[in-house]
Amino acid sequence: MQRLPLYLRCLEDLGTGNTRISSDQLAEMANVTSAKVRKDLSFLGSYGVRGVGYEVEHLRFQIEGALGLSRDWAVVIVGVGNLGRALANYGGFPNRGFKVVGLFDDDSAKVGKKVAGTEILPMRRLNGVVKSTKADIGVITTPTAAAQDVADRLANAGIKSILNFAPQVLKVQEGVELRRVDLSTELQVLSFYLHRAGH
Amino acid sequence: MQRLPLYLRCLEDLGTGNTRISSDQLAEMANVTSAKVRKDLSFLGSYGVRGVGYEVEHLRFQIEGALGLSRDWAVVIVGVGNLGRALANYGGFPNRGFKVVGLFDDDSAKVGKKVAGTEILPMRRLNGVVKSTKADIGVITTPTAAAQDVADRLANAGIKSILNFAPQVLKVQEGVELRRVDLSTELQVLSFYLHRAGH
DNA sequence: GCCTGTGAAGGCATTCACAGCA
DNA sequence: TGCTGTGAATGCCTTCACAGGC
Repeated sequence: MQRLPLYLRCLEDLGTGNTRISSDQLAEMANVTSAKVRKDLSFLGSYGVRGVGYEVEHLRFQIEGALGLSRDWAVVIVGVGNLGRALANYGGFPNRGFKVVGLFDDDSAKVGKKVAGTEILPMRRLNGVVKSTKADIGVITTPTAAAQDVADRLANAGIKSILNFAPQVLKVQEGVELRRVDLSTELQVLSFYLHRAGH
Repeated sequence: MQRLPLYLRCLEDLGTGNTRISSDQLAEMANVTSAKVRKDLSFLGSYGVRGVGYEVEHLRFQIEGALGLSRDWAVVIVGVGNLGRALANYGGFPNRGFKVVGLFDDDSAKVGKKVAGTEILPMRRLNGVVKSTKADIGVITTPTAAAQDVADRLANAGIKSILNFAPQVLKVQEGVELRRVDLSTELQVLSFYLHRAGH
């Protein structure tokens, strides 16, 4: 399942040139094996045609459906530092079904300013905005020390999915989906391979 | 192995209070099972004491050794947008063995400016800086369109590890380790779970 | 008694290989 | 002939359970 977004990106990169694609071609683009592609796609149902391949548009539609991208998701971002700004400005979100409906930061120098057309609000407005916009996903881009408190507040406001960029392992109540992106971790994994390769 | 950085972070968060830790405690902190912790740590050698637990400092030292963090790694960042700035300013790097030795961007409005004490250089300087600093890791935070070209240039300059934040699947020659962090992918995975949970 | 280290069992993901259909 | 769909085989990771030391 983790690979469906990858396939989706490859299909998007394909442009309007090709109307069909084989598992071999898609595997080559995604840097995986063709057997993997076929197994993965067969979970969505049998949309390929033997001897021919997959219809690009139809496949995109099916993957988007499986990922729940056929509707829009409302996203709030907490912490408007460089990383928060990068996410708010990220062009990839709007046309992939993610809409930033709230930006929050308790730095009074930031409150009231706009980023990517959205006004930065103080944290006390979080609960209200989450409820009125029915926000689905919360993104944490605060400093480490604030992250757990923010996670609690998001959960209390009714958010069911949290993406955490702060370098801190968070606890959330059951029923709240939590993902973590840790920049240090990524570099440490690279370090491991470099080390192992003898560099 | 992917979990070693996680354990390391937990140990760091522990502060100076505890000198020993059990697999149960560490599992609780890291949100994994204690059997996993023990299996993972036993790969490093048998550093635990039955009936007691693991010595925190010693364990940190061993994990750092396994991850290759006992030396410093030199990092260059290409693309100084919000994300590039966020990484350059990221406080977690210096004290974890990662040193930013170069910032590159071809935007003439940025070249010559400093971020976190490092001057932004034009792309034509990349090759020279990578070689003179013996840089190990390249981070790509450019727009999508430039990413593949940057990856090629990094590889040609001798970089053996690339961390790619651009939403683009890259091709690199064999022997170059490539990791990818895709913000859209992360949100799409959350979308999948929300969708599946019936939201 | 407590907690690690680790065989054994179980489950999940990947790969193989080929039947089946256009 | 070409490429998908899929059982079967393989390998890997996780979990269980407990023997072994402190």
